[in-house]
Amino acid sequence: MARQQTRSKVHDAVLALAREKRVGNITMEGIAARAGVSKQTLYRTWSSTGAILFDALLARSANEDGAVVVPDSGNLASDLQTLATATIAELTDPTQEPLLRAVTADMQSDDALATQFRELLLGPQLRGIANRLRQGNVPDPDGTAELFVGPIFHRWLLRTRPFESEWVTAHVARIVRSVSAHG
Amino acid sequence: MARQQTRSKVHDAVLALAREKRVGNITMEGIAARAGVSKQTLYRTWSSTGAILFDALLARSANEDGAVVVPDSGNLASDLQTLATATIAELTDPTQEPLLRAVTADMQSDDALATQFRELLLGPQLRGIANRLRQGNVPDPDGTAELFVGPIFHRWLLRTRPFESEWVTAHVARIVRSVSAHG
DNA sequence: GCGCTAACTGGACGCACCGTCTCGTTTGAT
DNA sequence: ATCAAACGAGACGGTGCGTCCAGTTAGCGC
Repeated sequence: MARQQTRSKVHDAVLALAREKRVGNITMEGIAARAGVSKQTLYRTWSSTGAILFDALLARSANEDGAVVVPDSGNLASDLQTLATATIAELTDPTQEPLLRAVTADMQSDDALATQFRELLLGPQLRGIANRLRQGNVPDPDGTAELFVGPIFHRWLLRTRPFESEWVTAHVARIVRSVSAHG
Repeated sequence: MARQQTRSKVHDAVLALAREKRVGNITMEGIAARAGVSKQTLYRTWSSTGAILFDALLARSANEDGAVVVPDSGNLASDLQTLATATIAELTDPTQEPLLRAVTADMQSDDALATQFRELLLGPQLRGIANRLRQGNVPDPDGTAELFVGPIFHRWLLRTRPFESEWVTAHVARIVRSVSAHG
């Protein structure tokens, strides 16, 4: 496989490119030129620009803990509020947002990429939230985790509305209300 | 603008292409050839393949009522169940799914397309659901509509899991429970 | 240190599409 | 019949694709 130094050069290049131009027109040739690497080297390890972007994203969330940690203070409402705010901050972070959008776009037509994204990033996130809920004795933790995360991603992916802070508060309140209602 | 006959030829061509090949490699030149139309004609009316796909999708949902109608039988639970099933059927319909995925993918980097999609398809859908909820005296109809739709799209867009029928039932139950809980 | 293998650079290849342009033709309303 | 708008056909330079080749480093075993 690729040497570590090569990997880093490619990651740096792709992150730099993502910052300065539309992600849509990031190309293999562009990355190769920017990283000072031959196209051959890129194709040896990655099959598409989407794969490179994802790899860069993954390396980033592995090194500096870019991954959102689920808080557990005992207070469910304030923990969910913190979590929602942190998630939204990550989704709208100027350096991450274009990468995440590009990868989710590629996912729509690339099954392998979709599987990786699901298993390495989304799955752990959902399981982390579900575990926090389970620890708080919330019934149906998996379903509730989806209920919590779903509307946030709906807004982000379909770009229906920006994240007003009042909406975030109301959303958290809805989740809390739904779990405290036990018929 | 384009004549109606031209529009139809282009729509037919793009739908045919979407059926037989990966949506990702639908091209302007391919559409032009298939529709028996010059590239000039395409560029005169549409700016990208994404725009053409969206236009075809819109025409489709305008003609034959492909649009999901919000049911109103008086029974909230069964109406939501019907609505969820219909929405999922539309999202996973073999002829629509690739188109929808292609458009949502393009949306991620095309603001104009995102705006159109939001205002012409997603907005009306959300408003329709919210109105049904409002009519049923559900408090916070807008928020609840997002709570209902969010997790469905989350599964579909991020392809976390298929739509098991038990999940749909459970999801509807969660929504119903959340609205009947008034603190 | 020597040598072998895997990873690399640099560049060339044919090909598909891009987006724009020109020119001549058809269409349909007045 | 007239005339402008919409159209078909096809050529243009340009860009990125994915693959191939030949020659060059880098690192690990002995």
